[in-house]
Amino acid sequence: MARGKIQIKRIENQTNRQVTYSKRRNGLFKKANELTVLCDANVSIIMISSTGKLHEFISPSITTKQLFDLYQKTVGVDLWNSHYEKMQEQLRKLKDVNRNLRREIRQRMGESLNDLNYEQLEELMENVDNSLKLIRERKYKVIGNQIETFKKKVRNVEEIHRNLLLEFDARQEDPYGGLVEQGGDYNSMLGFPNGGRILALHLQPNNHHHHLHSGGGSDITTFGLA
Amino acid sequence: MARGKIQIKRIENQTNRQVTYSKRRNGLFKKANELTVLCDANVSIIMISSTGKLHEFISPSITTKQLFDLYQKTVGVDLWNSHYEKMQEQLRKLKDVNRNLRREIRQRMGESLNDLNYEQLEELMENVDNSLKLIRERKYKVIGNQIETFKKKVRNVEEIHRNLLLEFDARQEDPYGGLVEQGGDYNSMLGFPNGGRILALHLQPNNHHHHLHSGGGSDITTFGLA
DNA sequence: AACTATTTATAAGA
DNA sequence: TTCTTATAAATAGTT
Repeated sequence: MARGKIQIKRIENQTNRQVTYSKRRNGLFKKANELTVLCDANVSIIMISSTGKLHEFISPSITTKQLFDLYQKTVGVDLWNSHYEKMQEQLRKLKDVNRNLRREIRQRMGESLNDLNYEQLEELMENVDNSLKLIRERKYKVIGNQIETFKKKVRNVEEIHRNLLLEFDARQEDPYGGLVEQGGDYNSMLGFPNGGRILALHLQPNNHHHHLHSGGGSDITTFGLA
Repeated sequence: MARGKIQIKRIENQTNRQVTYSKRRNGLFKKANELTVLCDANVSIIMISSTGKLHEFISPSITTKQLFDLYQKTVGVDLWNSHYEKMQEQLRKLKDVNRNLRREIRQRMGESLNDLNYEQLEELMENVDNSLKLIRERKYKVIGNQIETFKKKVRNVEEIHRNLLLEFDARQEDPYGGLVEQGGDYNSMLGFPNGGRILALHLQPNNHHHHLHSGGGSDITTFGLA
């Protein structure tokens, strides 16, 4: 439009293109502003340059959101609504699933049984009964494992004890050979959680006739091992 | 810009204003289009005139929604997002709750017990045991109710039977007095679902020594009542 | 970023 | 609305 007419087609020179973008953007925004004032209109311009930069013009008397809302209402169509409605549908479904899960749990807890007929009750009972067996099995397995671990630890502590005795014998000639630090706390060597209060165990491992009693009286099943 | 300079301020003459709006709108859109082509940019213009009419320009290579989405992403802020994000948050929470509910059910079914310690297993077991008792109780109550209902129906059918006999006696003189239609199907009078296959009941109600056997052999517990 | 020759937009009128 | 046209404004190419 000056110093020569140009063809309206993509400017290949990158620098040139950017300069023109900047100039014309200003021109456009200026025009938009004039239009806003002269004609009492609301205008929103959003531009994204080829380099991804975003520029915006919005008439001072309105916000972008307001204008977008108006746009939506006027054009009538979704835009985001499709997304939005999908989410709402998803939400509804999840709530439904949730409700059913809760009901299932309640029924498994023996509540809300009124709407179950005899067959359903029978099935539920069998199911819960089976579950109970599985849980009990698992419990026994866990306790078994704990006992195993415990036995190992006891064996370990015996080993340590034996070694200490041997070392003690070996150093009878040199009584101040740095043995004090080794006379530690057996409990911490055993690695008991809560200071050894897991279970009240009465153990008689191997044939050493050690008696180990755990601390504060546990209210949990007591096991005796021969 | 021609035939005299104008001040950039609201045009008071309504007609004039509309004309200018129309002219300048075209000018703006033309410029926007040129910018789109020359600079390989994306432009969206939305305008609402003082009379409420809406006009839109959008670069051909993009949709309004796409550009709005980009705008949102770039500007980063709310717009609709406040709503949108709340929903997303809600969705996330629901999914979480859901996952936990499923886990609870699985554990109540005796699965996924690996991450439970002994105390938790103990608690779960007691809980499931209690539930089992509740369900069993309910089952017995339901079966009791069914038996009660059944007894009542039997008494009812006896009553009907007695009445039929009485009526029969009363009409001995007139044997064709429309009695045929009444000699119906006892089962349907009893109102058995599935043709009387609820339960295999051996009833000896009162002292009439009737024997009622239900149809096709049920595979459910058999009750005998004295 | 500034300059300016030239093109383009457009105000006013028809 | 569209056309015309004198003139204001925008801007391409240059510095």
